[in-house]
Amino acid sequence: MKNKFLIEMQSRGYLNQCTDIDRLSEICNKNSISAYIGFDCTASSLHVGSLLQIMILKLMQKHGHRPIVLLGGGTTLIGDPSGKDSTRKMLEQKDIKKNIQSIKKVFNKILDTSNKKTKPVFVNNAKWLTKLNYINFLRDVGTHFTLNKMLTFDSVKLRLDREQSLSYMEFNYMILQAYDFYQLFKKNNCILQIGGSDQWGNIVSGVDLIRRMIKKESFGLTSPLITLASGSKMGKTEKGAIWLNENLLSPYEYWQFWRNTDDRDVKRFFNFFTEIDPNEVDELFKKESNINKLKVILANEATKILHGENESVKAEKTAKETFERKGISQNLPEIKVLLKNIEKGINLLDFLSNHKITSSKSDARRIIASRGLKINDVLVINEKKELILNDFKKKFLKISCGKKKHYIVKII
RNA sequence: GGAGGGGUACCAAAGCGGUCAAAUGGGGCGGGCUGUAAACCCGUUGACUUCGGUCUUCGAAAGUUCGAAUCUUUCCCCCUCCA
Repeated sequence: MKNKFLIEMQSRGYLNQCTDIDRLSEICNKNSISAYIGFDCTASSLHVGSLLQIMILKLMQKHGHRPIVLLGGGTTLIGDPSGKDSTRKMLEQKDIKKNIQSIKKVFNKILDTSNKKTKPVFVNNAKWLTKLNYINFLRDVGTHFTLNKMLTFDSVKLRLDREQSLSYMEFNYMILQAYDFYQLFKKNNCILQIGGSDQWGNIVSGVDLIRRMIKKESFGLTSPLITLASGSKMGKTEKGAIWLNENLLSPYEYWQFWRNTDDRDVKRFFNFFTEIDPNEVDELFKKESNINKLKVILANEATKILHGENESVKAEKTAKETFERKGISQNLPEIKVLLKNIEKGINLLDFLSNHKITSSKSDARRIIASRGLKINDVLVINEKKELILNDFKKKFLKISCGKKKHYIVKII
C-alpha cells in the first residue's frame, strides 16, 4: 500500500477492512476517484456516531478525491436491519425529505464545497429505488443473490439468533444497498463504497453485484466500529444523542461533549476527529502531560470542524467562565422570562420542569432534596422557592442542575 | 393451518389473589471522592402533592372477587417446533 490517502486512513485508524487494498491503492495513485458513503435519514440530524464517516469523506477531499454522499431516501423507507434489535417505525416520504434537507446542512459545513474537483455530490437513492419494477428487478438483480449466502450475513443471522423477527422488507435492504452501489458505479463512476464495519456484508454484496452484472471491478472498505473506553457505542450517550445539527445541540454543548471525553479515549479521538496530523498528535502527547489541557484542545479542534473557529473559541471561553471562575457566562444555554412574570414570582418547580431542566416536577423535587440545585452558585434548600427579581443580577441568573448543567436565565 | 411458550417500568428479568408503584441487575439522575476523567461509595429512579396522601400503570377489552400484574373469557402481538 503506497497511496497517501490510504496511508493516512490507516494511520488515523479509519481502516478496518478492504476488499483489495493493494489494487485500490494502485488506482488511487493514478487517478482521482469517487467513493460513496450512505447515511441514514431516520432523524432530522446525524449524531457523532456518523462523524467518523464524515471525517473519512473530508480526508478524501484532502487527497483530491470526490466524496459522494448518499442520503438514502429510498433505503430509509425500508430500514437497515444491521445492528438493530427490532424493526424501526416506518417513516413517510415527506418526513424523510425534510430530514435530508436538514442533514445536508452538516455536510456543507464540514466538507469543502469550494473546490470544484472534490466538491461533494449529493445523491438520493429514492430517485431510482422508488421506480423499480418488482418483476424486472427480481429477474435482473435478484438472480444474483442466493438465500444461502444472505442468511449467513451478520445483520440477518444476529436477528434470527436472538429470536427477533426480521421482516421480508428489511431482509431486502442489503439487495437494495448493493443495487445503489451498482447505480452509482454506472452513473457517477463511483468505484468505492465506504461504511462502518457493520456494513461489510452489504458493501461486499454491492461489489459482487457489480462484477456479476457488468463484469467490472469495484471496491469496498470499512471503518472500525468505535466503542468507547466505557464500552458503550459512540454517539448515543446516556444523556441523549450528540446531534450534529446546531438546532438540536448548541456548539457549547457539543464542545462540552468532547471536553468530557474519557481519558482513555482522548488520543484516539485526536486521530479520529481532528485534522491534526497523527505524527503531530504523538508530539503533542509527548509535550503535554496534562490530560485536561489535551481535552480542551480536542474540544476546540472538533468543534472548529463542525461549527467553525468562532463558536469554538466562544465555547471554550464559556466553559472557562463557568467551571473555573464559577461565573455567569452569557453564552450558556439561555432561558428567557418576561419581567412581569418575575415580578409575580415564578414557582421554581414549575420553572424547572417547564423548561425541561428536569424531566418533571417530581424529578425537580428529588434533585433539590438531594442538594443538586443551585441558583447563582447558592444551594437551593426550599423546594417551594419562587424565582423573584432579587435573585437576578442585572437581569441575569445562573441556574445549575447538578455539576455540569448550567443555564442562564434572562429577563426580557 | 396444528402444538407449545410468552407479552411486567428506559432495558433485561422476578412476581403468579391482598403486605405490589411492583424484587434484582444494567442504565439514568443527584451527592461524596477527584481533574468538568475513570474506578469506588451513598442516595434516588410513574405523576401530582397542602408531605397526611391522591391519581394512573404490569399487551387490549370485558368479567369473577371485599380486593387482580396475579383467576376466567375474548381479542391483538411475538417466539419455538411441526406442516
